[in-house]
Amino acid sequence: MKLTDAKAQFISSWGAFGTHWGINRTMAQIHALLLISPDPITQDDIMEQLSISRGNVNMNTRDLIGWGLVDRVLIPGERKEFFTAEKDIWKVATQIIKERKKRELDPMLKLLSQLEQIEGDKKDKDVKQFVDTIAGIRKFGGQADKVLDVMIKADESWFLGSLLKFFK
Amino acid sequence: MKLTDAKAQFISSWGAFGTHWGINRTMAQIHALLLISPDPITQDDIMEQLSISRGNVNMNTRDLIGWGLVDRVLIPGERKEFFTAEKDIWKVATQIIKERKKRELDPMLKLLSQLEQIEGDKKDKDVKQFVDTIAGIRKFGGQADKVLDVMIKADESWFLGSLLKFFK
DNA sequence: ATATATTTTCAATAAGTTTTGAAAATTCAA
DNA sequence: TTGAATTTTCAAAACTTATTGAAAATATAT
Repeated sequence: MKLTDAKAQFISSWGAFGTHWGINRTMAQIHALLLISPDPITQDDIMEQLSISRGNVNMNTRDLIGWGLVDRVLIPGERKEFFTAEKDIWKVATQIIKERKKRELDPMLKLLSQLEQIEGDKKDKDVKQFVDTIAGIRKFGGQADKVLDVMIKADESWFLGSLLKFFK
Repeated sequence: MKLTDAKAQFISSWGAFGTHWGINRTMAQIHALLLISPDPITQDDIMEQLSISRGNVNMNTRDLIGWGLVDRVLIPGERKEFFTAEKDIWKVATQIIKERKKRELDPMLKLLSQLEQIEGDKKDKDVKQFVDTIAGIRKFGGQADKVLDVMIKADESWFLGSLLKFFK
């Protein structure tokens, strides 16, 4: 397979993959393109390579910057802005985990602890099932939260190394 | 807070939460409703409680069954079919992980190993960055794959117990 | 200051996804 | 069988989300 084809396939698959993970197709495609670009590239490069409009590139690069996955780079002597992506996949993964935890898991856990404080007779079948379900999810979520925190703070070699040794 | 309000809020939030995780809103809402229902319920119950059409319930319960999260239950003497959800959150989580691994991670890893076999001069900057990126993702994905496999096979108390002790 | 290059915004539109509802298919009892 | 109850299907409609493109804003060089 030639580089050009391989690139196209990677970008397309990474885009499809992203949609399963709460990231939109184009945003994931731009991220893919930046991941395989050795040097920073411009809005126009992205527009051209992915055949998308300027506005689209602008909005999605901004989101990627918000996720902490992409940086704006100023190149001396160049008028245009350049973009570059973090290439270390461990850092990419921990960054995504950190953001999603903040945006999704933490608010959900907060809500669950409120819902557990329901009034009503614990002997009632419906009340009991509700409280038990909420408590179960909250307990599980709380534990996941702790593990993810360790992971976010950890260094890749330490984390995966220990984990794999542990599970062998 | 009253049970009725708490239920409504849980269903609505679980639905919104689901959309971030590749599961559609209604499917997640039906799942939430089943999680807090102590006994199996019918299509009509779901239609009524969530104010959605019969076709919608039918399609989404089918999907939930496909994910292994919901079962059809036959109640002797009843003509209608009943539905019930797995209540143990650890089992729910491992089942989701198992399915998503099969549907998303495994195909992605397969593709990546193909893309690594690219023709071209390794000294070329573009080729090098491409190969390095793919290799990095593949390595990371492969390790995640192993950890998830252990998790899927493990028992909750063993898994989380060990993990938390380990990370303390 | 002015002209030019570049980026940002956002209303309109396009594309994609979910939902409905009624017709077709299936199941089951008599 | 027949017919009533129930489930399934799927084209059309409703809704949601993503994309465009041109105008406005901003930045930079002369």
